[in-house]
Amino acid sequence: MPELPEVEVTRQSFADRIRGARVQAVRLGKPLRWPLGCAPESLVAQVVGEVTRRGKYLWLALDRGGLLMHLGMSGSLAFDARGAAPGPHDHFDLVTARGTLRLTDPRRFGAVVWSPALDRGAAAKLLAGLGLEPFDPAFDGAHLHAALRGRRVAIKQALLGGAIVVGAGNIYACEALFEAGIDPRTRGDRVSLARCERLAAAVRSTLAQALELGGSTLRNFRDAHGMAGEFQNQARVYGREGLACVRCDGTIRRIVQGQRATYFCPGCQRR
DNA sequence: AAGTGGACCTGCTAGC
DNA sequence: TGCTAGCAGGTCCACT
Repeated sequence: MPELPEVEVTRQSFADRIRGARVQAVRLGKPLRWPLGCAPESLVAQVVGEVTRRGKYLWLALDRGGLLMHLGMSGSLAFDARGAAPGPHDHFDLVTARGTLRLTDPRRFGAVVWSPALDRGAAAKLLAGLGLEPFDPAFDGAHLHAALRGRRVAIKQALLGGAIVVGAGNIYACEALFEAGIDPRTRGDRVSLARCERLAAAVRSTLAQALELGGSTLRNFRDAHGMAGEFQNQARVYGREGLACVRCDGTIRRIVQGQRATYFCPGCQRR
């Protein structure tokens, strides 16, 4: 579900409000992707520090370590002053004096994992191998081009993989490739430097625009204030199979790559 | 090493 | 109306 914009919008919606709050209780629902990795009671009395993001992961700093959180495909976080009774899909509550941070995740691909530090233990393991942040100045056409050397996988899958650049999931990878005019089936090592430059710029501009619009709300994404995003109304290829291309009036196609749907315009996206 | 496919889990929708 | 197959924003892991 949530790609970088949704995760970042979520982070921004509660980071300032939760900072400095002391943990009073922890409540667990059904198991998530991984076990918490510590006794829930050990979090009590710790004070929440900064909330930061790396790729699609959020790091909630605490006194003696922190929680690495991921929203998976269907997760969302809410931070409410008064926590309502948990529903069947509410699987993690961090109760503080300022309110309760609650992870709701029907499919339970999400995770909340304790780690002694961002660069140690479970967090280090999960974050190892992540590519550059898309807004890191080091992420440019040259970096992308170099990282694609020897990579025979389709450019769409290379983007989704997250080992080169993080943050673009299925929606934004499709949108960025459309923006850059590149056929998603193109082999990674066949994308020229010039086109890598266009693509790097497209990844950044697509994610930046989604961020401004509060992310995408396909099913039920909400930030921690309960606000929906608007980007889905701006999508030019994602979910538009059979509709006319906004640029060339051709027909948007849907194909499957790596068991994921890819949407593109055969007219304006070239190999 | 890189590429591929399966796995995790639930809810919704299109189609019969 | 009711059932079923297929699909969904992610990413880890085992295997070739």
